[in-house]
Amino acid sequence: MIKLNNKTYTCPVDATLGFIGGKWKLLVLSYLHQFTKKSYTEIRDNLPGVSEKMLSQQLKELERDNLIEKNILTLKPYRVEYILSKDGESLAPLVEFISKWGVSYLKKNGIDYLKDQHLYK
Amino acid sequence: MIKLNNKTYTCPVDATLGFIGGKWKLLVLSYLHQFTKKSYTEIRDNLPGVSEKMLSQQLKELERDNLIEKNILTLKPYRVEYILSKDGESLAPLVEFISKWGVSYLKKNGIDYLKDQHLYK
DNA sequence: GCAATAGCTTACCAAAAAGTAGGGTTGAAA
DNA sequence: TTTCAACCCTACTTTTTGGTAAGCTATTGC
Repeated sequence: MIKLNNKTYTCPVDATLGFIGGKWKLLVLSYLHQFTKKSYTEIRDNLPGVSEKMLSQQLKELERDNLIEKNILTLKPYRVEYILSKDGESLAPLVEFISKWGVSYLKKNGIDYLKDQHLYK
Repeated sequence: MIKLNNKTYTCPVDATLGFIGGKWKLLVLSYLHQFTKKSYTEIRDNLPGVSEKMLSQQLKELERDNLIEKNILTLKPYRVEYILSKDGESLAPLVEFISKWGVSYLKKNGIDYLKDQHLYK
């Protein structure tokens, strides 16, 4: 068993899953991968069904694990932006693969996501 | 929202996660990716901490989703082998990426998995 | 002045995922 | 003939995860 930060993993795959598992994490990473920098509200509105609680939780964990960074733009009206960190960017091939694999899988099942994307909003 | 098999997904990434999410699935796929064909017991013994319940559940789902195949070798003494299906094999780049990313991440944290692999059994 | 928007947090509750413990068949080995 | 190993399944409980709803600060727009 591999021990890291009070958690145990059976192998490197298991360890990686510890960071990118979680219902919304890859979706957030994917979104930031596409659009570079986004505010809290933009991320929220792009993830249909996410609750405020879940979102801020996941954002915090992603930040803690150094996959994203949070820039505080202004304090007086409190405004922020989230961007991928270097480690987060290193996951780009993963995010892209998962997305493409999904598109391909959906296509096999009669759903042309790229073409009909506007329908799935 | 994308609808498929009575489940809804927000995007292709979400859909993919529906198949490879779950605590043990990528670990099973990773193991089969490394060793091509394996029996139930071999898989079980390679996943420290997995319960029989979890294992058979995940194997069933992977089979249902056409990511692995189960060959019944003999019936009288009931013996089987599990192998990756074509769709399962198409996930190879994913599995490898996740593994390498994990190794690299661990290394940054002072754990040389490849070198010390024998210690983590 | 009052509502609305951004950006959260917290308490509480429900649902889903995972763990525990046991059972059960078949057949080969001791 | 007792035991062991492969290959599971099922009922029950616990843990984890996720959802709901409310609240809080601060600023901008009407």
